[in-house]
Amino acid sequence: MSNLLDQLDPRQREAVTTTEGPVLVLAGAGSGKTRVITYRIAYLIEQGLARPEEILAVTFTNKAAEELRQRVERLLPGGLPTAPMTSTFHSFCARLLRREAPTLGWKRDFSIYDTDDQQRLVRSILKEFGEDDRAWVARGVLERISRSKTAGRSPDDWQLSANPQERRHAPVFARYRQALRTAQALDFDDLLLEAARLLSEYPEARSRWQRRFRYLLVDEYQDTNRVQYELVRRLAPRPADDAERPNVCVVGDEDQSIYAWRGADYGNILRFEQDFPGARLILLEQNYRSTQPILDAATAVISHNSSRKGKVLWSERKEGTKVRLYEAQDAEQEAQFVAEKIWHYQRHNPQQRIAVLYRTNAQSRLYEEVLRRLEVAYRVVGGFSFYKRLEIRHLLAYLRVARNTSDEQSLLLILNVPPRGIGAVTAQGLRREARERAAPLWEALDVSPNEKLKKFRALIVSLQEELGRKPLPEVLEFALRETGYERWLAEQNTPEAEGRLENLHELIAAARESAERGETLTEFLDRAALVSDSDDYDAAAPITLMTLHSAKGTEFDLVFLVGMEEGLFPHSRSLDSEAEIEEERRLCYVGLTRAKNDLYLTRALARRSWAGTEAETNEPSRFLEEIPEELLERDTSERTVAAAAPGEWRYEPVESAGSQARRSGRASWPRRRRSEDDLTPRPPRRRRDPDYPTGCEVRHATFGAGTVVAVDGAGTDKKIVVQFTGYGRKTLMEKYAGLERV
DNA sequence: GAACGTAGAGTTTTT
DNA sequence: CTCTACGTTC
Repeated sequence: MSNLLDQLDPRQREAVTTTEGPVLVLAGAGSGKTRVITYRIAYLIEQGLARPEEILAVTFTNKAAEELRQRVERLLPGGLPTAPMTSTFHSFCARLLRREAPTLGWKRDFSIYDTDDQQRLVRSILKEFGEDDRAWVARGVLERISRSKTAGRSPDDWQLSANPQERRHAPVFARYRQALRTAQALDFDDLLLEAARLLSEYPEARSRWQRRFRYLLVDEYQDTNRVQYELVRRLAPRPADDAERPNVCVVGDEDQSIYAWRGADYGNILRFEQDFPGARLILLEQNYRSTQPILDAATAVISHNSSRKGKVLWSERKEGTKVRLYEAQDAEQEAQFVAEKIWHYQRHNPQQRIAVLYRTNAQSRLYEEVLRRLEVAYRVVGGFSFYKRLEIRHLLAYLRVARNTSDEQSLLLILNVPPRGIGAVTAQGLRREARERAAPLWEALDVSPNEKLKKFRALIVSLQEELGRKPLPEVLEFALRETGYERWLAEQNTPEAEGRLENLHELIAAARESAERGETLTEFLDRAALVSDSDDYDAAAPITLMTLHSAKGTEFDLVFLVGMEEGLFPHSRSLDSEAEIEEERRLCYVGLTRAKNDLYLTRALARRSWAGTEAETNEPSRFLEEIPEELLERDTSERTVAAAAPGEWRYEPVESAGSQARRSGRASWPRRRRSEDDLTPRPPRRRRDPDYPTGCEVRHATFGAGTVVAVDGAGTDKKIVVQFTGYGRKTLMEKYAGLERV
């Protein structure tokens, strides 16, 4: 071990060996943060300061947690006698609550509701209250609920709120909380909140958990929210001889804080030294990942942000190619360019790991199409995860109901899947019955004279019995068979149904692995509920497609950062405030600093939002303009593209970067001169908004002439209500309607 | 009640 | 374009 310490630079070594008291490690991108965390844990064990299970390390994803454990194990000559507790905040809280639930008044078998469950629930509540129950309304309500919960605000606060939306939806919020209680279900926020409540309201539980750990480590501390901060405070292990200086080490980088939108507060990291007096501050500023040109570009961009502690990263890798820029006519050409580059790079050096990073998941499709055409194998991270597939949710819902019969969302999800003659009318009747008896749905099932409902209940009971006597994979097979799901899919005889069946068998295989690791049903279901999109990142995959958010914590030899356009990145929904733009900028910084050797930035002049509508002339992302010209080099391959006949052009790689530089000169778009301190957000360019005052006459391509009745919203979301002659009243999105004033 | 059709509406990031 | 909601038919 001591010779392993030699592999660390002085700062890193300090971060590893400063074991006692609070430590704040501000770790710049690529500065060996993961290394510090793994070595620190190994060091604590090796020095006999703690047994592995006395160390709690909180990471951002389950994958990172698992990897951390493995890396520590590899560092120690004899391996690990026991496992350190490495997990995400959410998984840790779930585990804690499985033990402590009764203390807090929950069943030990509580369900965990993910975003999808929450959304279904909120929509049904909105419907019940006769409110607009469209998906995006529900999403908005949930966002506010989540923020309110972490901020400690209640439905009563909503009632008195200045925000009319909150006042209107206060009963929805109240009903939502009540519904979770009856269902014995906790959402993601509740996992954190209830764990925090346990640690604050039950001193004996707190000291039990505090004594359990001797050292606490938190990675990505800049992305913790208020409740997670509370948890850190409450869990921080306090040594008997120095209770004022708990052994808590947090690691993070304020420049990589990208989750403020979901309640994270990077003020947590900026305030750490006040929150934990006597904290040791360690700065890791040497970057071991990227070449200096890449680092310079990233530094140039991030320096436009105001609220930072201001680390200055440097690299010993002075040599390196400039950051390349490619401007395509449209999004298809952009994707084609990237795909062909990848093809060439990969042929030249198959060992290279390459990433395509984008702002929104929807962007992945084009890249997938082109890469598939070129027969390049790639991996997409996130997007639509395995556990979000409907068939998977269905089968898991059977298990969830069997384990927790109060779980009404899961029960309603499978009540008539596969179809067993329990339609909307019957389901509605069941719910009314339950409400009138003030009984849970499960009990209403029992007393119902409806044979179909009774049969359904018996099916669940038989599942419960199976769970009592058979291993998990066999129970899943039983469920798949006895519910009729398997037959139902088989009878459909379509490729889709076949795929679904395959997925279900994959789930059973996962259950088998889980069982082999000795996990219980609950552990299996919890993991299914808490997997994150980033969890399917595979560091060994040669080519990866993912969002910038998922890319945090990764690195690649070659990175393509695509869609560098105003309105897409920074995203149009993030232009309202300087704070949002700064977060987009940090996201850009994260993207740039993923690259080790080569970095391409691309943008498209035209991009369709969805088929059929005309494309816009996109302005380059402001982040491109923030990179000094001398660091950029324009890729000229599009000349080849432009010269070839449309539809049959081929991209010819340019041999040397030097020749490119000579030919390309400076970037081509007109650079608007802006002074350094001019931070006013520039809106993305848009067609000039014509005004549609109520009463004015308009013309629509399909509906013909009409009169404007009302206008709702503003900007890109502006909706216009028009009374058409012959077609009645229609609500149209202004940006797509193509209305004409007459 | 279920299967199938058509019309209408709408894309940020995710533990 | 693609997903959902709702109407029509059996």
